[in-house]
Amino acid sequence: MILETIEMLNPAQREAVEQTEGPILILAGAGSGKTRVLTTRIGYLMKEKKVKAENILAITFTNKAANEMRERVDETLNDEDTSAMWITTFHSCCVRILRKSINKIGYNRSFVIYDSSDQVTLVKDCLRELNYSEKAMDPKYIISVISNAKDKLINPKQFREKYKNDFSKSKIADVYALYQDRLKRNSALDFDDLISKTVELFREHEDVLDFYRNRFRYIMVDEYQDTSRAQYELVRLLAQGHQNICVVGDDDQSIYGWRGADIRNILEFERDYDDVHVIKLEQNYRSTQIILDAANYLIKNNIERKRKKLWSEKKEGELIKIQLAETEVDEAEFVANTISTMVRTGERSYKDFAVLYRANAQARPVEDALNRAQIPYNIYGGTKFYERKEIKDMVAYLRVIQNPQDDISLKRIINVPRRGIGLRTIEKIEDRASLKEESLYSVLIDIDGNSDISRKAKASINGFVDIMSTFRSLKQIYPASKMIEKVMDITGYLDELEKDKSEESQDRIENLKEFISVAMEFESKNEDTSLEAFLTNVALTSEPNEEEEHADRVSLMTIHSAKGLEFPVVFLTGMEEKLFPIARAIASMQDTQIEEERRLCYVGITRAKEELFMTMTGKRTLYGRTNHSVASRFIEELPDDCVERLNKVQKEISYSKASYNMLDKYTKKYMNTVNKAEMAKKANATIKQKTDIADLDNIKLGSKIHHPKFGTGTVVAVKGPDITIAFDNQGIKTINKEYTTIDVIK
DNA sequence: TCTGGATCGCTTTTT
DNA sequence: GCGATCCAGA
Repeated sequence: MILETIEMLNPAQREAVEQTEGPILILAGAGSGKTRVLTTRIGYLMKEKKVKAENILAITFTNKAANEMRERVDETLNDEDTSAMWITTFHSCCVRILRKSINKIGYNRSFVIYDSSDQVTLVKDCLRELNYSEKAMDPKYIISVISNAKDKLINPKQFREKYKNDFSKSKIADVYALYQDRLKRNSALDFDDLISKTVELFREHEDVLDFYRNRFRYIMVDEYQDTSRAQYELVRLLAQGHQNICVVGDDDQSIYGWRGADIRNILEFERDYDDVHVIKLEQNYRSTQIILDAANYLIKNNIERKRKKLWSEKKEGELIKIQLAETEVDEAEFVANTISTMVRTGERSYKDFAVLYRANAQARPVEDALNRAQIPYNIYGGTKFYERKEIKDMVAYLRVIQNPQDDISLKRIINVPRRGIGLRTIEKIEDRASLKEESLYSVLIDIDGNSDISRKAKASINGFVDIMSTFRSLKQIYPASKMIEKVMDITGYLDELEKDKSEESQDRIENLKEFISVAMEFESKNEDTSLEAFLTNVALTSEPNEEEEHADRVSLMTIHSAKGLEFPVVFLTGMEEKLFPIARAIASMQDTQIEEERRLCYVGITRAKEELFMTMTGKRTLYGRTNHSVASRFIEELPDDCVERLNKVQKEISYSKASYNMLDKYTKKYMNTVNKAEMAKKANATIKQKTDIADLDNIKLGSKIHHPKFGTGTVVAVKGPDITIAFDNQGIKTINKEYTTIDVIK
């Protein structure tokens, strides 16, 4: 069975499956069948190499990917028990490890997990405690700095040391230290902690690390280009020793740099491990050759990448169609009309189409047009189930029941529904708690001994403590679903919603019912049905169950969320400078940011199997302002023979200058904050990095060359088919000789 | 404690 | 253009 499956693979895929020992880097281009390779590899390990399920660890980024992989592994290994195999996300993997041993680094094993809004609340509390004003220090910014530090495994102490000469960063260091302290006191971890605390645990307790090293003899990491430094280190620690580490990724699809993904992890894998096998999966099973040509041609404009060239056995296919519309309304109408026509003629059904955009704000006019044309659609993004107020309230109750030390959750629900415990009272409780270095809940328990709180407030507090302790004893006998019901009932939360006949309240009741059934489903599917397990599941999930995937509807989503998906027909909308690439990336004047935008465009293009439309407007109203549009540089970067311009899309050649002049006040202001020194450093780093020199044909180091687009320049590095050239006027670029004709100047 | 008007700010998002 | 958030005042 498994050998037959392997027979069907192409040589590169096959090598990736059969090379089971030692470090392997699989560079898997878009649509090259990497999930298939990974699942077959796991099957091969078990069937042919007789590796036990429990010795295999497969890590993904999303629950969706993990579930999908588990399903497909079970399909491949229909008669084997794979339950001991860990196929999980980074975060679940770490939670599992931490729940077992985090007490060794001084945390409570029944910690709760804080999401981003809990982080905001906690940082605001910290700011207040430090007497720093929220105005001067934006909590969201502080969180991003802290999160960044954690991704790089920089703890508060190291952070303070690192920025001791930087005034504003020193202030953030204070917040970071307090924040971390408060998390610990609340028995809480944030998402970043899940990773960094696991690394800390491994570093400080060799016995724990040894245990897992021994257990996970074969490690596979999917979407390796999205790993952060902390995740990288985690994997490195586990793989050290046996070195059976297989990472799969595509540097060209790295689009999460802004949330800590460090592209160096993939670019430097070969340096970090010894005797790395590099396997490139370049055969694409998804798209037509035209689409792949366009994608290849576009992405070669990026300097920092591993060379790959996708090819397909599929025929050439349809040209990429570019449409210029007058406004975003016309653009949306064009999309709707095209879909309508193709469905009417029976060529396509609705589910064959995806409308992709750079920013969620672009969805509105598309929705309107689809509604007018009565086209069914699904829109992805927007408020998540677990972010809804009523759900967060319930979760907060459950958390406090589970872990009374959780001050953040306690404050959320202490007066919800209203029970006469106002801000003043809470402040007094907080003061007392911080004085005694105790949790809020322990102050509440003996509130009677507190002199400066009114009798009325004390009565309310005692009432609250009473119901909470009732819940805590009910927890012993009831599963989570029943607990939610009890909380809704006993606290009067449901009553209050039912009294209010507004549509909003009715929706909330519906959502709470949904939440109960989510809990029931969880209980029927899992062995561990404890409240703690349920809360962990909730924290690590954004949507409870993805249904309706097979409905015949058009999909609307950002390009980011389309990653990993494919559609017969794709519309890439808003192909305009300042929208795509987004204004901030242009304004930053940093190549890395434009390159990430370009990769995003690459991801968008490679979602299409058969037909690709790109649309842009002449003028666009966004965020209440109307601006003239300039064609995206990414349109200009496509090869002419892959493209058909449906109407007169003007060829804007001087896009960079034009768009710079058109930058609005907001962008220019942002631009001023860009650190010039950093840019210079970046330029130097690029030169230094390319020192691997090979003498190839007549182009060598120091050669003067002429490029049709970028003019004259000097070769500063040669690596395989790539040559890096310092152009006289266009800066440094790496170019693949296979794509461009370059003249050598004597 | 609640309210309504002013003000802000605005890319992407999973865990 | 629009929603979230803030803050003054009842």
